[in-house]
Amino acid sequence: MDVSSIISPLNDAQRLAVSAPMQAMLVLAGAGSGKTRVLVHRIAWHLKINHIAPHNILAVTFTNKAASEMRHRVEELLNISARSMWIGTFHGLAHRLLRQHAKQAKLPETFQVMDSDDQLRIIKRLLKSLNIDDTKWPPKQVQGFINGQKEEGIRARHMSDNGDFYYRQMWQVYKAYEELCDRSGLVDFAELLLRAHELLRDNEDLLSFYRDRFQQVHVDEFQDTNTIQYAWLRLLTEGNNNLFVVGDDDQSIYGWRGAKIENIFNFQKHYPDHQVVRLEQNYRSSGHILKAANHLIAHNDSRMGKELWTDAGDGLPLSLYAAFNEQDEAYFVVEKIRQWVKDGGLRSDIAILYRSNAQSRQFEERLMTTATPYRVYGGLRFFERMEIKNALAYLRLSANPHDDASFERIVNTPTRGIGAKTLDDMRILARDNAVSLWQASLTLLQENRLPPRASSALQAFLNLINKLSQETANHEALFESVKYVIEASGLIELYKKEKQDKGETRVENLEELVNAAKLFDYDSNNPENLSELDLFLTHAALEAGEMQGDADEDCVQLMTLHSAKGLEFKVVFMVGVEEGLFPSQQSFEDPGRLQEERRLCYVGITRAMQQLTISYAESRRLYGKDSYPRPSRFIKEIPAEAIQEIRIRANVTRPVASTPSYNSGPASKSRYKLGQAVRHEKFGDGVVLQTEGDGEQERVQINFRNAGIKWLMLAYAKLDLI
DNA sequence: GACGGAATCGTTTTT
DNA sequence: CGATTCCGTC
Repeated sequence: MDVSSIISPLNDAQRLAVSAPMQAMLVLAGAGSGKTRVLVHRIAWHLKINHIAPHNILAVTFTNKAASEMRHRVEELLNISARSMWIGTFHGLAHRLLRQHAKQAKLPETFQVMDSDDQLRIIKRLLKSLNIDDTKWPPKQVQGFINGQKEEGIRARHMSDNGDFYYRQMWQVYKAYEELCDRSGLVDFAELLLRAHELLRDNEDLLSFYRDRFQQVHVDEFQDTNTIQYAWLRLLTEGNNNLFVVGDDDQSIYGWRGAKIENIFNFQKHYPDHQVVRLEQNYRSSGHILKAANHLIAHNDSRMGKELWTDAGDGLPLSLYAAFNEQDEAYFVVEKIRQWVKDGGLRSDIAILYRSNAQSRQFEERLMTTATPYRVYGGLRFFERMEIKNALAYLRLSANPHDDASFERIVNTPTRGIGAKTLDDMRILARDNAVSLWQASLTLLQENRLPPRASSALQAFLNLINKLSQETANHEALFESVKYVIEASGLIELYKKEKQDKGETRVENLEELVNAAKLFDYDSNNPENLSELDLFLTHAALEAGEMQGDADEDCVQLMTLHSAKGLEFKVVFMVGVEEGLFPSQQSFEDPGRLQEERRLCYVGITRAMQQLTISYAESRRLYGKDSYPRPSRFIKEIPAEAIQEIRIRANVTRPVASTPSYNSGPASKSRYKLGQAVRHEKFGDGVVLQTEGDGEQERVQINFRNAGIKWLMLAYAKLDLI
């Protein structure tokens, strides 16, 4: 094959990173600088130039999407199959290790992965059984505590009694939680990472096997790694100096969930023989946008330092719109969108980015009334829906009856006469004897300790699960089992009688689950040798599926700034850029968090390719009361010469009603539309604020960047659209 | 166990 | 303000 295709499409910095000698590498990849390309080409380089076999390559990402993109791009570039390469998410790879070495990891062969929802349920129930007041000990907080400890590599047995009541109580729950998970054969997300780390740490032969095997280790989005993830990477690469990480400290926005930006700095200490490469040439955004981004982020300290540049020219300046209130803001944004579409633009090239999900509503309403198709990111994913989780719980219980989380979930769903009293009896027995709920139920039935009605109901439930268990064991096709479950469990019936749309979609989703099982391509040669059912259940836990992915209709994209990371759009609206919202109120006290907000703003700015509009409202109704926020400090941190202000109400003070009082409605047929950038012979560049009159009498008000706000008669003024 | 009224509480999200 | 959850009643 032609080796030059690996190197020739790269710029100098990318080439430097890709062709560097085999050593520890830190690639600081700015937004839009081609970081995935560097990773893909670096892998290709190893395969073709350094003659490393595919199965000696490890590449780690955070999301399944990133992992599959990387795999596909390697395959495409080299026209090979990347199957034997270990490319996956931290969790996916950890899971794989644990399956292959379940025994050494001290896990049952059939352990199952639970998602955060399952985990929370387990914790709630645990608090109850320990008689802990869950108003004083909110389950969410307990969950955060446990995951936090695990992320730091701390087991309950490592913790000591430091006298703090809060800490001690949490410790007790953590301990009980560990026991419950072990008993049920359940592993949460943080546990996957922690246990994979312990597996390698405590098994010398395994560790040296994998150290030899993974000759080159690659990591994407390194700034998002947490303590245990980095520790795991270090274990694997210690002494080999073969860790290649790509990241951007300026895009670290997940500190609040355990990501340690310090890992980038520590990397430099831990791998003294490393090389740093900066990717600063940006292929995404215009010059004005990059200028804004660079200036903004320069207000942060303790950066690795980086400045984005482009040779593509300045492009349009940013627009800044000061809205009266949140409705006006939505009105303005949607008008601009309609203009873009009217001028032949695609809706899917447009994104509205906001700090918090609640902000989407105003925009949705406005988009709805103007019949503009849109898509909101961030809802529940397929495998997270209640009805799907219920159906999966039946399958999980049939695979492993000691799975207490699943047992709890469906023992009385749909209701089958197993009430609170029976459940309590089971829970107490299970707790006191340290057995699963399934085992406890068997005991209760055998010893005849239940009233007849409850007894027969419980027996019927156990029979159902047993029947299901047989079905799946009989090598019937997976989808047959799923079909059987949703019928025999009564779930279909339950949702059929649920009122209106809700129930209907639930039934449809259940049918879709059967379909998903049918389409699931089971590889019986899977390295872990899992049954089709186990593999499917793991798939469901580790890959919750796309957001409501239907309709590839041309849609405006609405999402939070966080979920926009990694994406790009020709036209971006960054809305609600106000003190208290963005940066959020909660970040005010802590400079560290404030800097993370700034990085989030940096991420937002760098999503835009051609046009970036920033808006804020001078009045916003929040939590039922009016607030009058000041524009975000971030706006002042963007150089004025890169921003064009669109100030509609040059001579209007306060709005009387919520209805916008300016003249920019659909009635205006003028080609001088609100926000249109224009150039005047004498006054220079400016932007249209409003228009009035027709034909000979048509006047436009323009805010010139240098000459200020002017009214011009179109019949006389020499204006060009730009 | 289903329904409805009251109380509560408000970032960001992937695995 | 509005979504979610909790609690009490039938």
